[in-house]
Amino acid sequence: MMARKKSTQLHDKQKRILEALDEFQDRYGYPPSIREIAEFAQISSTSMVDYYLRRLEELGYIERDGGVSRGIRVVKSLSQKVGELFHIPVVGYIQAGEPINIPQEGFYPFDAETMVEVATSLLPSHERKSRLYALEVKGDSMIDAMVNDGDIVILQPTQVANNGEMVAVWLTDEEATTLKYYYRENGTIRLQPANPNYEPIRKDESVVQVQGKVIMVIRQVGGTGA
Amino acid sequence: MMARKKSTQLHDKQKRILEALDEFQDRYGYPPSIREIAEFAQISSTSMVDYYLRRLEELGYIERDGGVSRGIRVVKSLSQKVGELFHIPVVGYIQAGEPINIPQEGFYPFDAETMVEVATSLLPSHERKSRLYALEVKGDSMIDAMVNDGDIVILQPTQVANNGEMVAVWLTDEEATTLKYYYRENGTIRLQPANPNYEPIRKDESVVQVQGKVIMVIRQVGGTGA
DNA sequence: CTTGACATTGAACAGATGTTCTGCTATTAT
DNA sequence: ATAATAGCAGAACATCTGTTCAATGTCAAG
Repeated sequence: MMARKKSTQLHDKQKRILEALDEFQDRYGYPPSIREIAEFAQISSTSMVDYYLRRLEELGYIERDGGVSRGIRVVKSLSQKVGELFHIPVVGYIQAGEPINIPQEGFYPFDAETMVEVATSLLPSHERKSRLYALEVKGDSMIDAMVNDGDIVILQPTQVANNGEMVAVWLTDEEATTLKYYYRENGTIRLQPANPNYEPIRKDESVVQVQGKVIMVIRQVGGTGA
Repeated sequence: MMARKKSTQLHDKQKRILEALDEFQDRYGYPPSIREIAEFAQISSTSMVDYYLRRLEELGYIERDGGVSRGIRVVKSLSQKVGELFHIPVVGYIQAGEPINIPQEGFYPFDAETMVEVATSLLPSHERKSRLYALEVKGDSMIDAMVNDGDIVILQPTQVANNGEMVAVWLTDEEATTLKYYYRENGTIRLQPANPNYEPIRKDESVVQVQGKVIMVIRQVGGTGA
């Protein structure tokens, strides 16, 4: 029993209203009034705006506080507002001669100074980000992984790695931590440096302990170097 | 000829109003009305709120749009909001054999896909961030700068560099782009690779064109490598 | 004490604003 | 064709809301 297609001008006007809400809020710092929406979205009567606002509220795009001027919140923004930040604790250092030391799994000091803020848009969306942690690289030992002194490495804790993933491993025979690409090849593990000028090393799987998967490397260039 | 200390209840009320503005905006998604501020900040008359709002506007804490309901913007927030993001356009690629090509200075396509989001806390605060741009590294040619294929390099455009800064330079004699630490040494330029296993190169300053200063390098490790 | 600037109150007014109602038009199912 | 429903316009109304004003209180300096 529907009359007109629900997607001719309707969708268009809804979209225009949502854009108006976004843009007005952005420009003035507060939501528009009904009449201002009408002007922005080129809708000629206030009742029409109200009409579509009700619809948008039903669809879950916005929330309204009845009777309150400019009482509109955009819940589901049209322009997917890129801008989520994620705080990752820098829990320590990573260097060749020492195993990775993750203090107090899941409970870190919440200082701003020991946090790295990373935009969620740069993180793999499918991962559960809650347990990520970061390490600061100390020394030149990770140089064959193209990772330098002072770089920040963001890791996802895991004991198992898939082929082709960059992992932080602890080699029990050498008592050393290193960053390498991981390849399991019939019984042995091939650890491939990121820098193609370096040769891969092969280890028996019994001496390779995967500490975590490298998600990202951040290098802040201060101005001192070499 | 001043009467009362300007910092007894005044400061307190101003602070309460600013807090009310912040909290209300946070809770409802739009600024409070005068009367709602009065309630939040425990001020008993609307004229008092207006009185202090004028003062706060003079002091540059807020901006008001006269005659507009809820027409208040908080400019200088009391609680410094940690979590600012900065959008940097990825304007192209950087590779050995081609000069850096910055299209349309200051006017980039505003696609979300060609943007890198970086937390302002990771950027040097003193820089004017407005003109930063990012390039994606193509090929292995930057490997002696510890920069790999696929890495994102964030640059600040400049023609002059200081000693010790990592810069992107165009070498006119070789027709090549490269990333190196920059040192001016009595007439010649020493370009020092970030990787200490590589040797520095020396060039006459006439063939070295500084394209930009490297601010940050971001490597997103997808899972494929080597 | 007097003065003057700041602080405060309460009320009133004008305009902004959300809401509703009536009526009209266009489109589509039957 | 005809009815039903969605889309639309304009006006009217009640209330929300910013603004102003007159009166009073408070406090410190002269």
